[in-house]
Amino acid sequence: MNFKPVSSQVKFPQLEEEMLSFWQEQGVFEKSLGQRQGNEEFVFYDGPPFATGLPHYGHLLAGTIKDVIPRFQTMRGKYVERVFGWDCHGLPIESLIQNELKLSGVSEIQEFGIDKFNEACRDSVLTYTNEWEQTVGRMGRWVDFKNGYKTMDTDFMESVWWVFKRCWDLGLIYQGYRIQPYSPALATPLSNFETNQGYKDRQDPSLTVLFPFHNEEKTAMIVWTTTPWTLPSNMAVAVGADIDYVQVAHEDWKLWVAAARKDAYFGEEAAVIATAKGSDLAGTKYISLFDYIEERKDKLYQIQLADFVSTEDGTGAVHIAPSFGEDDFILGQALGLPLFDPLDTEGKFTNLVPEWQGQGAKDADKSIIQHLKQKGRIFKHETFVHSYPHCYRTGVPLLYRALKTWFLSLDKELTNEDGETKLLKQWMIDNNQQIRWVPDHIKDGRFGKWLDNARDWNLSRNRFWGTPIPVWIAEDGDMLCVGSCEELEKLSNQPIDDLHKHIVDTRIIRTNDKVNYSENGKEYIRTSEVFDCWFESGSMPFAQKHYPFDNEDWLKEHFPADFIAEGLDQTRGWFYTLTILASALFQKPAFKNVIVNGLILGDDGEKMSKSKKNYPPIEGVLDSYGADAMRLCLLSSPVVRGEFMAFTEQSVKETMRNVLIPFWNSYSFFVTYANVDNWQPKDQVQTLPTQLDNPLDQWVISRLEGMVADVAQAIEAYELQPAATRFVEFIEQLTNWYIRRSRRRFWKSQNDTDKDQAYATLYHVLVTFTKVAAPFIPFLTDSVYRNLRTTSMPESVHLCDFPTAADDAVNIDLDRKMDKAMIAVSLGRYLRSQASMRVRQPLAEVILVSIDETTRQDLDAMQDVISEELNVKEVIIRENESELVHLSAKPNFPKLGPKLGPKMKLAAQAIGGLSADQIQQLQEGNAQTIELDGEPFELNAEDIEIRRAEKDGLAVANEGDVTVALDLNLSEELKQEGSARELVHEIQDKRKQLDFEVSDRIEIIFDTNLELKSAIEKFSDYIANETLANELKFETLADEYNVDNSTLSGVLKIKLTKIS
RNA sequence: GGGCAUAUAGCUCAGCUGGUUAGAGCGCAUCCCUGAUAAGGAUGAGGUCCCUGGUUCGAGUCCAGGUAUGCCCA
Repeated sequence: MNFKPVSSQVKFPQLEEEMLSFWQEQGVFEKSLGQRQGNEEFVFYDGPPFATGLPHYGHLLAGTIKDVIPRFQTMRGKYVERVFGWDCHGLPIESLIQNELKLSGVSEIQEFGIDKFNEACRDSVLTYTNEWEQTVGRMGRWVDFKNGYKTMDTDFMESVWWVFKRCWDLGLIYQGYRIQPYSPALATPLSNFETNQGYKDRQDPSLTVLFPFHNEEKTAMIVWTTTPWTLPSNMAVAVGADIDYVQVAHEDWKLWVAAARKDAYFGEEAAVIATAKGSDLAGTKYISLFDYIEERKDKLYQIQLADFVSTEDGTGAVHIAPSFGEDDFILGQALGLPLFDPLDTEGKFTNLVPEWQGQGAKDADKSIIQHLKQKGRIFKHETFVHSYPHCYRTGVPLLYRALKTWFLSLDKELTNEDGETKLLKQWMIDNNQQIRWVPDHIKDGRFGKWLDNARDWNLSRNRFWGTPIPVWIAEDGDMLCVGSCEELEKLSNQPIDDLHKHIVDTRIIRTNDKVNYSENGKEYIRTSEVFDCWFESGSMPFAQKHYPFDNEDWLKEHFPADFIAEGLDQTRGWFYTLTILASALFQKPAFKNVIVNGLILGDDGEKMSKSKKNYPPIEGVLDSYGADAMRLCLLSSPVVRGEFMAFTEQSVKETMRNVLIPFWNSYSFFVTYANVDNWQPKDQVQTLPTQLDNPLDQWVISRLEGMVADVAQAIEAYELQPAATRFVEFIEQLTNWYIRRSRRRFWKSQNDTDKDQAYATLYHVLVTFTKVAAPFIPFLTDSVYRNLRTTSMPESVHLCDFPTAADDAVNIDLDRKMDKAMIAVSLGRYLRSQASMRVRQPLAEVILVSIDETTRQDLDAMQDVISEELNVKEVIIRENESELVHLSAKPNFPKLGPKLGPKMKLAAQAIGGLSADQIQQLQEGNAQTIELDGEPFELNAEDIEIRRAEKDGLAVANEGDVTVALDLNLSEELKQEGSARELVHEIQDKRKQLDFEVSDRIEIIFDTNLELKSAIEKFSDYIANETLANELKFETLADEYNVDNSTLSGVLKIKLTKIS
């Protein structure tokens, strides 16, 4: 026995568990790394997931992609380090802890104690890591968890500080304002995520206000607002340059409004006195509502142009308060308007607006409206209901206001080591061009466009659990940026081993600047914000190795990465932040190749949702079908090139049935017979057979090598779907043609050269397939490989080299011949089924007709295959097809189209009308002339395509240039042979029922009529040979041995006895 | 509202630089096979290639406009 016997029944999940133990015990992953140590490296960066929840399908998908490419590159001889990373900081974990501790917002956290809060985050952020390791491991992903990084490690955070300080030194960091949603109740800005949670309908004032012009009596612009509390901060009114405005008489006023909005405000009948474009009105000064603002008075209270003005609602003129709206802010910046924010941290008016001092902004609305009414400045006062964000904790309406934050500027010039200077943004855009994106449209599409419109990065968050921004600020505004623990220790005179906010904030830096501060020097206090945690992820290439504090040389060889993979949603996340920081620090892209996977949806094409139960649980799928099936299912889907995928359990099952089971069946077939024949590979290392005489063997090897080449090429191009689906095609060819056609060669009793070559071929095919498919389905392939390998081969398929396609084994000629044979066989089978002629009944002859000489030669070469498959005694090949089929012609459009152009239609008609004789003439190389629009045109054979239709009343079938006719006449001898075959079938069936081994010898006793008896006697050798019978006897048998087979006439009883 | 993508058989997907009978697998129906059996083979039914226009001798494929869905941004 050479190979461990395998059952055709296989439990993949169980097999996978066994492989997991084997890998674990033998340290196969470590060995796969170890044996490539010192080789050229393939650099992979792992994007860190949040561990605040359990892994879902999206993670499994990304994880699988992150496994396949490194496995492939390892088999290609590269050293591929893969370490896992954990994203520990950020709002998801803070929200979780806030919920647990029932803390509402910033002030309650501060009361509770930032130290206790942060420690609570630290304690629970790694809650699910064990589950993650378990699931990632179960999926067969090889990744180093032990040496992984966490973004909350002091080493990691120190590197983040270093990255920031580099940016600082490059002059990229500045403080500025950005409009942010702000909760007055919590006295803090909210994140987008929090803001989106709090949308609900509310009733707000809908106020239309008069802005009277200075230069014209009783003339005013009307302006609509829903936030009266921002009116004290009004600085301008914006109109659209190309929008049409009209003036309408109203009471004793002449009022300007957008033409499109006139009817809504004044009715259709109101007369238009004057018209103007927005651009005509620009610069007009108006009388302000209030007089609180002292700065830049020269710039205030004018009509300005802005492109965001619309006429969909309101008046077509927009009230501008730069402190309280995104558009307002940007316009204000552009015009050089000041900021005027008269609200305190709780959103109450300060003494800048004495009338409403102490009142909350929204609370003051009514009183402000009242005040303006008295001044005669209200045109219309209504209320309306709209969806508006509220504080997700306290339910109070949010305010949008300009708040000071830290920015990273994209607008600074940077010079690379070659002396090239560009703006940072330009570096990012150019570096993006060096990246291979899969799918490629992301480069210039989604990501490219995002870069084109990128704005300065708002780095800071007013939160607690994150890396603190390492800037210390003195009372006079002087700033110090700290780039390392050591630096902070020196400056603060205190040791430090944890860089979290609650520790770092206690470090106060004192300098002895006697010039400015004669007594005690200056005191620097850390700015309160922490980093947007994307800054940490983006720093990962450096921070994962504590660069530059450790591993200073490491980076030279490991930046940029050769490969990363993440989901489509990371375009604005990791892909972006990696690109910014790599461009800022090194003016290079952070990665050279990236696979972007799409979103996995539920079976109904909707988002996966626990409540809808539109997806199967992960463990369930793994337990029923296994990780290989899941991996291959995901990899075969367009989801690996950024498209979405509706995930169904059915699709996993299908993958298993299309690839895994047929492959396993081939393997178990091989092992069964190889053990019967005691076959073993001739060569301990080289599996490719040197001499193959049977065209089937040559053919399957040709197809194998073709597949190897295709798969390798696809993976190298990072196109995993074509690679994964390529297996299906090959497995189909292997099982449904090669093995089916070769089965007899394995089970025949003579041990001849042909049999040996069949074994050698199938052995090579199986071993090679395990290697090619190993990165995709690592479990099954290793299990098969380990049974098939010789002791001189590596102990695991994952320690093997990826096969190099033996190009000279690809035999296009043979591929074509076999294709022709397959067509002939398929047509012959069709004819048999039309005539209800079962395949076991031998026929005298099949006639194959083709006018094409090459095709005839091809068919001739494949005679044996065809006659066996169709069960015919003789294959006759003929040239003259006209007696079997009608010939007609149609134009070869690709050929004629460019030549004829508009005359194509006429030509099509003329060619359609060619006679069979003319077509025949063309075939024989005689050009035919047709008339097009009165002009002659010479047609050649290649200008037409021939169509064939079977003539009625004949057992004839046609496809392309192959026509097949079957002789359905049965001689007595053929009938007898048919009966013999039928008997063999019955005996084989019985053998199986009796549970005989495939190699057991038997004795057969028949009890039957004369007719069958003579058939049995005539074909006794054949029957004995096929069924491994030593003896055929005729005796009277009891009824229990009755055989019921309608195709065999007469009484028949058969008894089988095993000969021991 | 903007950007990007997707839309082909009941389902999952192919379809190369435009070439005239649009393919595969699964499912379904009928039949066959049973020494690969959670298999296998044959045949069949099943299509407005999302819609509308355009370019072209010719459009599933190119262009414009729209619809639906998803993601990102506002």
